[in-house]
Order: sequence, then structure tokens, then C-alpha cells
Amino acid sequence: MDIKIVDVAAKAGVSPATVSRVLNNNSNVTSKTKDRVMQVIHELGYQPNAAAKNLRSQKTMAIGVIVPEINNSYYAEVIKGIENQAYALKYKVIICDTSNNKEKELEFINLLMNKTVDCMILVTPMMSDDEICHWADLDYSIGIVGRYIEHDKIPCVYTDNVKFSKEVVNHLVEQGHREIAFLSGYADAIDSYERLEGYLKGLREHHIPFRPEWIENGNFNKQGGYEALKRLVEKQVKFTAIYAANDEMALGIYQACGELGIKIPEQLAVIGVDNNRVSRYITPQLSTVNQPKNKMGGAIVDRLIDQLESGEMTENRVIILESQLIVRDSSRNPALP
Amino acid sequence: MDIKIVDVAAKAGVSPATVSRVLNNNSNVTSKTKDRVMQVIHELGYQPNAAAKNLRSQKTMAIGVIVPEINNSYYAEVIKGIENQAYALKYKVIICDTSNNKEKELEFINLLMNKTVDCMILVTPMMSDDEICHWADLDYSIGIVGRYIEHDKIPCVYTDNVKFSKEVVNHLVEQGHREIAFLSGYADAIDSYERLEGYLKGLREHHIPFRPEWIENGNFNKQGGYEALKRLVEKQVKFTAIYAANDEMALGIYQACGELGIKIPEQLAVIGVDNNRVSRYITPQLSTVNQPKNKMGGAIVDRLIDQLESGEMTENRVIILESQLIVRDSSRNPALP
DNA sequence: GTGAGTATTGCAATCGATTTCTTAATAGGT
DNA sequence: ACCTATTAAGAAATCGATTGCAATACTCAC
Repeated sequence: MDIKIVDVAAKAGVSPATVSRVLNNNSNVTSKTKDRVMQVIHELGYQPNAAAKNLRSQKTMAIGVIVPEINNSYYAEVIKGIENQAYALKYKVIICDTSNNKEKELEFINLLMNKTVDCMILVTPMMSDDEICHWADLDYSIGIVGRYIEHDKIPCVYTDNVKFSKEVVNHLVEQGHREIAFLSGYADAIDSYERLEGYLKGLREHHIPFRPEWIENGNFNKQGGYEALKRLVEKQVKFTAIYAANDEMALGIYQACGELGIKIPEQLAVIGVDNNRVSRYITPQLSTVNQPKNKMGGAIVDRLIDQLESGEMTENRVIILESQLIVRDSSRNPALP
Repeated sequence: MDIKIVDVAAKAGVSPATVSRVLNNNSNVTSKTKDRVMQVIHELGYQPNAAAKNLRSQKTMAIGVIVPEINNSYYAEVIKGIENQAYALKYKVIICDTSNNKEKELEFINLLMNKTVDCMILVTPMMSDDEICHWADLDYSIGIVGRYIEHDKIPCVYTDNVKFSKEVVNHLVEQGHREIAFLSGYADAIDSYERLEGYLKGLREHHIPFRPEWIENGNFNKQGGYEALKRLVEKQVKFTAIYAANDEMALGIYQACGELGIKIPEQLAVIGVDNNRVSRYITPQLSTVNQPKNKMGGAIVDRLIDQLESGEMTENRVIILESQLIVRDSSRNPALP
């Protein structure tokens, strides 16, 4: 049915080898035969069979990407960056959405690494460092977005959670707050841990004694944020500001405050992380931290492909990109000038 | 380096053919040898080489998906539905983001259809019907999301743009409006055309004479919506309600109204399409039309794979899913009970 | 015009799994 | 116990492109 390289070869009066050479490296082919072959290729609309090509050349020109939720805007933006750079480098992108399911994640990794893709990008906050190192030890070519991994062979691109979390605390203190609650995400996600760490360091830098009742968990989703705030209020915890480990939970906080009649930012300052689309449109506008998501995606692709094609470790294994505190109404003290 | 089927065969004391049979159809293998082979497979951690498998079996178990913007929530949700169903049917998903670039789109289609994927899903409002039919005539196995195509071989899943647009107009009329503007998207997008058609039919049903100055173009993006509203006001067009062909443009309308001091919904009723995440959070809450995006993605996968594996056309080539008018504050007449 | 050297091109092996065709082994019936 | 029917397993061809090696054609100098 389909047209094969032998068909092209026959019609052009050359051998399949020559056709292949025309299509690939082009080394040592007369421009006359080259033209003739190209002519036939266009006439017949020939396209090389990818499966055969992959098998023989041991390359697929494909990158696998594993994300927890493709419809979450953070991951969608990272993927966008990956897509763009992959396209520029002539790679295809296979996306695997794990729905936050770790089983699925492992399954995908196994599925893809058998010559389905040349390398993989993990954008997963759930998997442990050890597990990730394990894959790399098996000579799987992988890159990580959003966290740091201590392993020679694994390029990482991320923003410094600890650093920006300290900045968040700093900002809240500047606005006059001394009682600052923290709303964490999944307990086993690396981001939760690091943002908590930054929060604690921030408190310490301002000599604010930490109180355990300030910390609640909201599992990174809106419902979790809503419930967490209600718990805090019910337990009569005293706090004038709250740092949510992502914007999604901050939305839940807004909802709970609405129901409880708590005014933002007058009675409670709120700040999130992610710079979700919604954060700019909600009232009052939500302060947040913006991460260069597109750039992170692009950078990891660059690094991985470079490593893949050069066959050796790239110079800058670890790339830390700057994130940016975006102060909006939800955390601004109206009493200050 | 990697473990191959012959290695497994050797260690298990059988032929490669037997190992293959154990892994695939399992027809005619003693449970004793089967167990032994499985044992060895696990010991060695053998995974079949996908490239070889694809070449020999002429199948890739992969679906290509072409979308204009992966970070647009509408497409992200459709993709999520595709991903889930593909996973259930053991297919992989290759995503191609065209950034609304038609050249790129054609390039991707050619790239993928050469045994890189078994079939493709186009979620593209830009390509013409003729072009799409052209691919199908070349025996490319494709499915369409979001529009109807007149072609035997192409399964389509969509919501009825005309129908819900009439409902939108109907709703606005019920709220007391007779002067209703329409904000279109790209002129060459099928959605723009059909929503306009529904809008016009809606006006006619209510015997409202149509005025050409009511129609503006906003290219489906926020900036376009912003500029379009300003143009309408500048031209002193009279209208008390506006139907934006998507929520994104409605956001632009909100911004323009804010600057011009136009109150929503008191002075202008606004309604969009898409049920964007933002629409629920913006003030006033934006009325919109919700499409079952996940379901659309899942349905097209079902249909395509069914067709692919049965080898014949599925019964329900055309699937029309119900969309749902979501009335919120932006279009509710405060004077009505 | 001849020979050395290089530029083109073809032949055939190869990538790793699947599958058809055979052969060997087992089961079943009388 | 013997012959047939059926099942289990192996040998080898196959999918379609790439590539090392061999062969031929061509160029140029003397």
C-alpha cells in the first residue's frame, strides 16, 4: 500500500542505499542523482517508515514527558515550553498524564524507555529521589523539572523554593505581619517540603518564634485549602497572614473567608504560588510567586538533547531559574502608604 | 547493552518464537514453559524493543493529537479526556502544539502519519474541510474534535455551536435585551462562523432585525476583546448585551468596561463560551457555555480505536454532545426577580 | 593512454521482534 | 498397541530503512 524506499529506488533507477543517502547525510551523492531521487520522492509522495528507521538507527527523535495533570496550568505551561523547544530541535513529544497516580507513573516510565523515546522528562513532585536515581543508574536518559536531584547523569531545572518562600515571609513581615500561617501541599511532595523549609527560615530570620499550630495541610487543591482554613479558625489559631503553597489552595481560602466574613487583606493577608491565570482576576487580586514555566521546559529539553547527541554530560547539569514575587492586593496592607 | 528476546530465549532454553508467544497472544504454550519464560523475563527485566515491534507488527499503539495551544484550558481538557481513554485502551499519546500555525500543522500531520502513530486526532478550528477530507482520502486514519466534517471515514465529536448560540441569545432576550452585539473569533475558524450563525438565527427567532455594526472581531483572545469593545463604544453603536464567542475575549471586555466605567451587568450584559476556570472567579461572575471537553476527548478515542481495530467504520460516526448554558451574574438582569 | 587516487554507487548484512510454515510431541480413540 | 488428530515448539522469512564494505566510475597528472 504505502510507498517504500525500494519503490523510489526502482523508479529513480538507483539502489535503496542511494535513496537513503539522499535523505540523510547526503555524503557523496552527485547532485544529478540527488535531484533525480528528490524528484521521484516528491512524485510518489514518499515518506520514510518511522518504525524501520527507529529500529535501524536506534533513535526515535521522541521525548517522553511525564506529568501529574496536563490540565493543570502549571504543567500545561511547562509542557508548552518543552513542545516548542522540541519542535525546534526536530523532536516529537509523547505526553503521559499520571493523574497523580504513582503506579501509572512507573508503568509509563517502563513503557517509554524501551526505544519508544530517546529520553524522558519527569515533572513529578511525588517520586522519591532514590527512585529517580534508580532509573538513571539503569542508563535511562532522564531530566527533571521542578526539583533538584543529586545524581551526575540527571540534568535538573528548577526554581529555588526555599529562596522565594523566604521572600514571601519577608514581604508579609514588611506588611506588618508577625503571625503567619503556612498551608502545605501533599506531605510527600518535594515542593511542600521545600516551601515549608523556606517559610521556617524566613520566620527565623525575622526572629519570629515558630508555632506548630500555624501549619496546616491542604493537599494542593482548592477543597483542601478551604477545609484547612476552616480548621485553623475553628481551633482559634491566631494569625494575620497565610502563605499557601499554591494558588489553588489560596482559592479555597478565599471561599472559606467569604463564608466566614473574613476580609482579605484587611483581616487576613493571603499569598500563593504559581501565578495561576485565575489569581489575577479574582477579587482581591491574589499575590503570588511566578515561575518561568515555559523557560523551564525549554531549558531541560536543551540540556537533555545536548547530552544525548554529544554523548557526554553537559556542563551545566543544574539550572536554577529565578522566580518572581508578584505583590497584588491580597497581601498589601491598606494601612501602609 | 539492552536485553533482547534471544537472550531471554537462551536463558529459558526455548526459541525466540516461544518467548514472543508468551508475551503476546499466548496461543499454544504450555503453562510450564510459559511460567519458566515469565520467570526469566522478570529476572532479566526484559522489555520488548518497541521499534522492532512496531516495524514487524505495523502498529505503534500511539495516537497523535494536534492542537492549536496546549496551554489553553479548553484544549488541555480535551487532551486530558484523550489521555485517560487512550491509557485505558493501552495507547500512548503524542501531542503536537501548532501554536496556531497552519504550516506547522501540515508538517506534523505528515511527520506522524508514517508509522509514528496509528491514527490522529485533529482539534483544529483552522483547517478547511477540504484539507481534512484530503487526508482521509489518502487513507490517513483521523478523527475530529469540535466540528463536523462531511466524510464517511472521519468520526467527529462536537457540540452544536448553532444550537447553544441560539440559547445564549434566547437567554439574553429573556433578560430584557433587544440590542445584542456579537464578538467573533478568527474569521476563518469554523467555531466563529457557526456561533455567528446561531446568533443570527437567535435574533431572527425573536424578530429582532439584525444590524451589521453589532458584529466585531476579537480573534479569540483577550486583547482582541478589549479592542473590539472599545471600537464598538467609539463608533457609538447602541447595545445592551454582548455575546463573546469565547470567555477569553469576555475578559478583554471586562477590562475595557472597567476603564470606560461601564457596569456589568447593569449597563452591559456579557456572556462567553468555554467555562474557563477564570469565569467563575472574576467579578461579576461570567455567564458562559460549558462544553463536555473531557467527554469529547474520550469519545473520539473510543470511536477511532474501535474503527482501527475492527477495520470497519463504526456505527455512530458523528457524536453530538450536549453543552450547557451556565447563567451567572454577568448576564442576569438585576431588575428582574 | 595509462595508472593512481578519489568520488559514487551497489550489495548485503543488520536492527529485534513477529509469524508462517514445519516438525516433533502428545493425546485420544478403537 | 497403533494410527490419527491435535497441540507445542523451532527454523527461518519478514517488516523497511541504514551502513560497512566492495566494486565501479571518474578525474587528473604524467
